[in-house]
Amino acid sequence: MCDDLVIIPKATLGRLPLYLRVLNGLHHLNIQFVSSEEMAMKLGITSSQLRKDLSYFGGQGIRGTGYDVAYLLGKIKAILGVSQNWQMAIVGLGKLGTALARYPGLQQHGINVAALFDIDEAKIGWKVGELSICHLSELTEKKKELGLEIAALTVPAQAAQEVTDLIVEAGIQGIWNFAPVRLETPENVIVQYEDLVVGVLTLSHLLSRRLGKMR
Amino acid sequence: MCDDLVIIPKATLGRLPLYLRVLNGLHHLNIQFVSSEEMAMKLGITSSQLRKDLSYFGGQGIRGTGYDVAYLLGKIKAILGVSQNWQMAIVGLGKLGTALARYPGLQQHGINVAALFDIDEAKIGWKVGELSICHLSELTEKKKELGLEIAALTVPAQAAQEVTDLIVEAGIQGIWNFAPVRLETPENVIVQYEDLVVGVLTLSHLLSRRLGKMR
DNA sequence: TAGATTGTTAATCGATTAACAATC
DNA sequence: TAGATTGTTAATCGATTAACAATC
Repeated sequence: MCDDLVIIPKATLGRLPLYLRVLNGLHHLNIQFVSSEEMAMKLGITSSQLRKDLSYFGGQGIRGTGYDVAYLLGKIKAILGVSQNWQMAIVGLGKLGTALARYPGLQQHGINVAALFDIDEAKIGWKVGELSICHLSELTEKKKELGLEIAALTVPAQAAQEVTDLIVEAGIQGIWNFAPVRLETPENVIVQYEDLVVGVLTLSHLLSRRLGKMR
Repeated sequence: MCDDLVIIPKATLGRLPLYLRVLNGLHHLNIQFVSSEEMAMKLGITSSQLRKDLSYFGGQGIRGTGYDVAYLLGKIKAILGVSQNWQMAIVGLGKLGTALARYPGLQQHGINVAALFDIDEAKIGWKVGELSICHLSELTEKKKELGLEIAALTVPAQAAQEVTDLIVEAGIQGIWNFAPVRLETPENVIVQYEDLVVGVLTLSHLLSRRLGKMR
């Protein structure tokens, strides 16, 4: 409960999910030890950086041998909160919300899609996988019932702030926001922005450099 | 064709899409000038950072007045390659691929979804919006026909490398990869990784700190 | 002119990397 | 012991910020 409170640089934190993935892969192959060099190669980073990152939370490598895959995996899972189970609501069951509801990566990382909400009367009661879509007005009630702690926000941009207010009111403290707008929230609420356009615009920038402006 | 070749720091580049969004908003409201202070507030950054960022490509602000919204918009669009039109293929028409095909943000930023591919025979010929799903074997042909330059890769992780090889072979140089694996590609191919799990794990980390490990 | 706001400097902060002593 | 690989240091690099002269 304590060593988790060491301050880990943001840049390092951003890489931990990638480390987690590689370690998971190695673990499934029943590999016990991995050197920083090997792992860094798979990740396309330097081994120096990897060792430095791991040093922030006591990677516990063995000189001459490498790191214990299972141990490191557990450590990183703990830091990322993956070892806990989080109950997540999806708010807005358009194409994106539906895709998210079925995304297997979530369950694999301890995120349990536990409830679905929309305001479109036509959608209420429909099933996505095992779950029925509820009306957004039931959010507070379901929050208490299911212990919802994360809400994925997949509504149109115009509705995002209004829906956010309801999510906050229901007492949910983590919002995973897919709407391309900045949300106003109280300090105690954490918003993670997920903006697909940023990725593709970065790509288009790099391409336009590479290919030249005239084509 | 030249001033685009100024070197813009990566960190700055990553913020340009956000600037673009805010400027678009202002432009739609018919606002002509905006100060760095105002804009920075909307973005949740410092005005210093914004001015510094804009200075890399000659923001051309007017002292005492601010920046010309329309001018700045055009400038940033040019840098991001948004002012061109890109033809994009979506490879893998699962839930995520389908959601992407219908995502309005793409068209709005100069990315035109021009072709859909899958290998599942059952899906071939189905329509998503205006477009029919083609078999992946037609990729090279369609690439030439439509001038495809970007491929969004939304296939399962196990298939990702194999499909990537086909994309590269077809001569497509930009890959927007949603599969949670590192892709091996020749140097002339640009891969942009889009990993949803990173976002939600960051959130779960922050939450587990906030809420404490025991609940 | 007076007020406002830019563009830029210089200081600070944070992240990356190479290198190597420590040690399994 | 010899070989391998870590953990950490110190140098370097890049990003952010405050401050203010320049100027509209």
